[in-house]
Amino acid sequence: MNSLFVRLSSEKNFTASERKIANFFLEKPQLAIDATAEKIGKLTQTSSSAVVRFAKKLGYSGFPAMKLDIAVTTNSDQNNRDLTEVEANEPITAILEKTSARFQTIPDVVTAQNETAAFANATKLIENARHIFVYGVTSSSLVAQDIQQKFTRVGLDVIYHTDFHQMITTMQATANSQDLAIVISESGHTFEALKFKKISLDLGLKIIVLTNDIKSEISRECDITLTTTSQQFDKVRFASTTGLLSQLYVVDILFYAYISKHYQESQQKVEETRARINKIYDNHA
Amino acid sequence: MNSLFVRLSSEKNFTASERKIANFFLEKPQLAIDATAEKIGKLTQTSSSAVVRFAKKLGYSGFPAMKLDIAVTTNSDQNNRDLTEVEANEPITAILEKTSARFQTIPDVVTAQNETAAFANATKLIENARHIFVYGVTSSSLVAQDIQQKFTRVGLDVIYHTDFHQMITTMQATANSQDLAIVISESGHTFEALKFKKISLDLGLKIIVLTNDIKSEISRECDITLTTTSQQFDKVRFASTTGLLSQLYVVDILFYAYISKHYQESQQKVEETRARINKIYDNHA
DNA sequence: ACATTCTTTGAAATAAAATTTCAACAATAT
DNA sequence: ATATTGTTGAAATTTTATTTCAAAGAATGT
Repeated sequence: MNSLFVRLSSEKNFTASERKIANFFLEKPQLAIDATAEKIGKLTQTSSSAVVRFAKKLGYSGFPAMKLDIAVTTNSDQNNRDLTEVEANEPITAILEKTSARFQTIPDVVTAQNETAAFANATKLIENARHIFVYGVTSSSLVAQDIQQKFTRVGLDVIYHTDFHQMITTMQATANSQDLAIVISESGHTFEALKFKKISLDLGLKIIVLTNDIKSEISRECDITLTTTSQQFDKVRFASTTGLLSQLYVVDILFYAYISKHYQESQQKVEETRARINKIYDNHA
Repeated sequence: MNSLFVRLSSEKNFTASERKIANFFLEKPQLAIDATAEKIGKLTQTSSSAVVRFAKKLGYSGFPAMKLDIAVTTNSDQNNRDLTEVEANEPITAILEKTSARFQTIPDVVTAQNETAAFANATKLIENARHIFVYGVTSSSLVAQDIQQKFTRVGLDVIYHTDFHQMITTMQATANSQDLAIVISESGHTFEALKFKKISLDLGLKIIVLTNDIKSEISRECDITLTTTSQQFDKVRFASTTGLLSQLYVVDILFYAYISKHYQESQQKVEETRARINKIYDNHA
């Protein structure tokens, strides 16, 4: 709490009307912010003069200055946002606000749920891997593809196939203990994800798991588990969109962490591939 | 919500005097906080009227309300975050902070760059479409898949093929003017995206475009353009991750907007498909 | 090219809010 | 009891915000 509110509640040298006004600010700061001095005078059974005098007594240049300070103090907590799920027939503005609030919570939740070291360790596994096999279904398939796209672009050897049989076949034929598997499963009990993990274990690969539930079967016997959406969001009635986004957020972290440690090479690779793409299409645009 | 400053810097529909005032707020927010409308009018070579009009245009009840918001935003830590790109050899804590900061800016940027009505109109096109054809390559392909997964799950008829030839073939054979095309292209000049749009135009489909650059060729002759990452982020040396995430954010908005208008049916469809999936795998887990 | 309509703009007028003044009243000291 | 000092809100004043409006400029149609 900021010094203003401390003063308001503990100051003893207030007159009767000053006390009334102080209490009003303490109890209804939100209301005070968009009220005029006169309105506050009425609401506190005092007067606009009393309100202005009070602001000056506290050392402000005037009443508006005090209001500004109250606004800053009470609103500095961004946490008063509406994190409820979208309901039926909401106006588009409400949709925007709710979706934004949910989206912006993701990094905080992810950071809160994982040890910082887990990201550093995962990055080590990535940079030491000969090949990286990555797999997930439905929305987790998008995450797998994102991993493939990003890390391939900076020169790593990332293998992903939509077709599960092909994925398994490729692994069985080419993977060994120098390789890394990244399993993505929101629920933690997707059939294919569990099988993929089992094969990775059998073949002796290092394993990173991305899942919502750290206690789920998928995390067992794995090297690193990175958890994504928090439990509180699991009850959503619809396709959880925070799940996908928080997984992609984790991928971003790993990607930037890798890039930061391999800056020059990564940048060069990206430029080379970009140039190649541009060249191919130059005659057809 | 620190969207104010993002809006001030990225909004393109400002008139000359509005731009002057916006710049003043961006450059000297601290000074603006204890200046009157008239003083700001003088300092920006405009007038008090212009300042008040500007505040109202941004949606505030008046100039004092805007000043209040500026004070709150300026003094919150949310605004003092480091939005620079990740550099070589940064500690993992810095990576986390930068990635988080970047991620949390996305909704503000997207909101600032698009009219609210555009989302509402796009939603209308989606709900009125017989079929929805969606296409994008590389990271935009992930967005296309996300659209397909989400909207298919609530019962809409969404067509996407990775293989461009197959995509085109399917469209040519089955699409007509009752259908909708959603084109995703960060750059706005991807070869396949442009061709996809051309075919959609030829066949008389409605068209929604998701792109970074509203002025790019891809937006021309389309019904709705939704812009994603702002220009200021385009200079990243590596695979832009904000591009993908902000596109997915836009998809989220459209999805929730659709769901909100079709609440019962959507919920039912989601439950039905979830039950079906569970049933299939029950014996194999 | 020209007329017409729509926008943008700041000066001036008006409204609203903040601040000061001041007389009434209350508490305290003498 | 009575001067002294402090507190108070109504009313007057000042400051600030807001609206109105006419002029200038841009965009659009003919």
